[in-house]
Amino acid sequence: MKVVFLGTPEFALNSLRNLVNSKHQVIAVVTQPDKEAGRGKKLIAPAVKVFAQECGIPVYQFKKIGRDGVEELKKLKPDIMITVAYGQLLTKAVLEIPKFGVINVHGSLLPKYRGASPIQSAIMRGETVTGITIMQTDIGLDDGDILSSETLEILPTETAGELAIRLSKLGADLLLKTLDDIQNGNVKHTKQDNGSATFTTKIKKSDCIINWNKSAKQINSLIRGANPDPIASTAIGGEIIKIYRGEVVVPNFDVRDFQNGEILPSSSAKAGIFVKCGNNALNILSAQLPNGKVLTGKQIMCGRKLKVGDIFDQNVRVEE
RNA sequence: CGCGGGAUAGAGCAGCUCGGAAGCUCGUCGGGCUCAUAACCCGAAGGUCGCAGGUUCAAAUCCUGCUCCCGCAA
Repeated sequence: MKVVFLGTPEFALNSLRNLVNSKHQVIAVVTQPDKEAGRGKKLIAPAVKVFAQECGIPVYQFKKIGRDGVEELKKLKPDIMITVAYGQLLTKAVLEIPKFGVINVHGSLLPKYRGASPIQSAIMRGETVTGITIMQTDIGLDDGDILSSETLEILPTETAGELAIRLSKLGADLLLKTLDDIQNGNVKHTKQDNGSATFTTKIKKSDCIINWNKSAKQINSLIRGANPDPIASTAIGGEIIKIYRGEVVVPNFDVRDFQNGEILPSSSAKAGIFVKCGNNALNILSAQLPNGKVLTGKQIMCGRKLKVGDIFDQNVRVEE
């Protein structure tokens, strides 16, 4: 089939790569415009664009696809269009271009976790299972018919970034199978149960501020879901500290005299940083002080910027 | 020219404002204590203080240039 692929970040790469190596023909790639990034404010191209150019596939970067892209896409006469983390909503005019319509690879088991951050949100809410759903894109938000799906277990210490890599591979494989089914007319459309749908929005920094009154397990879920972006944060004396990785520990001494968010006396350069939470304690395995690199908890205790008895702020403000 | 921080022993930091013998925690090595230990005690090794100039009797510290690293913002 003649495929137009729409996708932007790393997550979409496996799917595109699978398509390029398949019997299907990727006639064009659509991705988000380059954006300013990095220290010098240089223009950075999306991962998908870089790969497409290496493969010699034409790349389109519409500012608004429904406004700028319709005529161009029509000329390509695609049989199907595939979106994987593209980043723009499609309009009816776009959806009607290909013969087989548009299908989307989504990083959750729909109808749960519709929207922008299915992977991060699933981890943050403590889920132990998620998956990939391939659906027929419709005008609504991730509410089209399910064409196929596959489940994947979330590992106990897994971060959103790590899970995304595994889901990306799973999605890429499922995509090819589903594409074959579509071509052979074997695909079955299943309506989503809108009643049990849940929604996610883009994760903001302010969603990732640690509330030390919560249980260590809940806090660690937040940390895992927020890694690698935007990273969970707390603060001390108004200085933001980013927590990359943690681990739930059960203190072996009476912890009632300490406040939530306090660095416990068992912390040391040899042992690490233990912080009292609403329930149990969190061992900070990896964190980043202002202007600093990401360090292990032990390294931070060596430098003595954090000390036993320090208490993390409960009210933290971050700029969005 | 978006804003800012930094480069000191293998790691993480202090010292720089107010020039005048290189320090802390961890690690490493040796010894001790212990049934034992990631615990504790004693000792040792390990640094052209990023590079190049300048000022000075004297520079990690002041001045100039360079290189590299990082944070924020997007």
